[in-house]
Amino acid sequence: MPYDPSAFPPFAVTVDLVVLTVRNHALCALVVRRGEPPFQGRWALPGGFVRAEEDLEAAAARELKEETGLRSHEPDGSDAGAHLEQLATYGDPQRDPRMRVVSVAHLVLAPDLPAPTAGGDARSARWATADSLLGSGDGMAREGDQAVPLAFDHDRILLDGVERARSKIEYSSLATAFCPPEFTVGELRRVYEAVWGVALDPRNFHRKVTGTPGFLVPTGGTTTRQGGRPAQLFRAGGATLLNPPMLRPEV
Amino acid sequence: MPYDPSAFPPFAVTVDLVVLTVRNHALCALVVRRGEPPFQGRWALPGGFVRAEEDLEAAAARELKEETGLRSHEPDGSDAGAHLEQLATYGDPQRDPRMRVVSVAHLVLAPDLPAPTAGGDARSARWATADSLLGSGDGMAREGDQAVPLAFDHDRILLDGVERARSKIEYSSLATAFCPPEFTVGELRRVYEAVWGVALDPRNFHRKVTGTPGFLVPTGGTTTRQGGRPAQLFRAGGATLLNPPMLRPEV
DNA sequence: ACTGTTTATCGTCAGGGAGACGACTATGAT
DNA sequence: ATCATAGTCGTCTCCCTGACGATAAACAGT
Repeated sequence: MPYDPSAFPPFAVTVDLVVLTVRNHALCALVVRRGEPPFQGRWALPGGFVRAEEDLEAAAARELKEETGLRSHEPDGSDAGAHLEQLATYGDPQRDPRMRVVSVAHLVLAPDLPAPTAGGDARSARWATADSLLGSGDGMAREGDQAVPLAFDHDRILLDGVERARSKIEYSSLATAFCPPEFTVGELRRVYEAVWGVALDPRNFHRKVTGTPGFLVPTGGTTTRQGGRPAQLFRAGGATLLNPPMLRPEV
Repeated sequence: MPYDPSAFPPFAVTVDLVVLTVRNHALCALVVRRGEPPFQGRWALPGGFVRAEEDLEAAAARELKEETGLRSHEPDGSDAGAHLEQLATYGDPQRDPRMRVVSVAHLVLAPDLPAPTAGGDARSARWATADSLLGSGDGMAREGDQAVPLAFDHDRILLDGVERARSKIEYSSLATAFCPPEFTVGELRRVYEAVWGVALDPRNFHRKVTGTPGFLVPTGGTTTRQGGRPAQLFRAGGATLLNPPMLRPEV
């Protein structure tokens, strides 16, 4: 079946964003309220059409900036900005009732932001805990502030994004993407604890991260912003892969 | 930027397949020769348009069957058939000189096949070693039977697929997808050795795979098809994740 | 100033897994 | 019979991890 540019089914291509951060010791995702049908009034992942001459990653970065004001930092070394990577593509013929839409979902990991919707457009946007959006993962009905599923297949996309984040911080230094440019070992540990939903031993965690070459580089400064004894400040080192990986406690 | 079904850029959506197998102790990929421009006469990954009412995975499974006669086995438990999973999506505006094409690449892992093009259509198709297609990965010019890059951005797609396979057999039982339904520990070890391009200690490998619960289940039979002492035959167990993972030797 | 609380950081110890190899077994080929 | 080829079982050591004690340095309250 060779390419035939004169006869192909018409598709719309969009990008959807799973924007994750850690707030109040909980993994949170950015959701926006839909202003028009279908799914009017329901919460959904931010996203939009890919433009005619726009790369997929560029479209994701543009939507991210439009919705949150966040800059994504390309892997060219610039530090400020959020981590952005392609997640997966969703193309069920029925996923949008109006037309055939293929959505290339992207995953964004960002440090905690002061303003939930800084730089966003007119639509209401907010952070919601992943647990509340995903119904706590135990099949129970959702509780609290979020009672209904997300629009379209965004529940599935969010779940895939959360799973990707949970597994990827095991073997990469990606957890630092949730931290400010300078952070303490304890702050990094709280990121792991929030994303995995478990408690980690502070002493073993400290040994592990400071003993992995290239993971953390000390900046020389200290901080007491978490209370207690002053803690050393670190920046993310050059290493992207963690070998051996950080082990996620079972059950 | 809410959905606007009345005004969206027109896209074509295709699926491309990275079909990998292990032949002669080497990782091989399926390539087909293009019969028409652009890139006429060049080798490319198999693939084609997604139909108007067709799911992405269904399109990948259909193309796979058209090109190789292989059935992909859905995760519904049926055993025969190749493993199929979504790989990534490629949408550079310039990746196809004729029009805007977004391609959802899929990764297929198959046991060694008797006929390279069984069930394929009229186009010529063949297996080529990943090394020859990717230029040995050391920046050297390609040698042997394959001297030119693949069409479009298929070099990049193939590289991503090979990387996915190499990393995924570390922490999953996916290497069994390269094996026939019944296989020996030594055959499984040769899969790892071919995919990773390293030599593994037979004794430690044997201890590792037979000691991981749920990875292998003995069928009771034995075989001498590899020569030497008869080896126990196994089937893939129910476990999909390997914990702890199989460690890839460094360097 | 003293005490309790909180967080950070260093140390110790036991158990498990992996790498390095030795040894033995069971086939087919010469 | 002998050799070559694979497969399988053991052993030993090292390193990493989990469990957990102990110390250090800040702040809050009295």
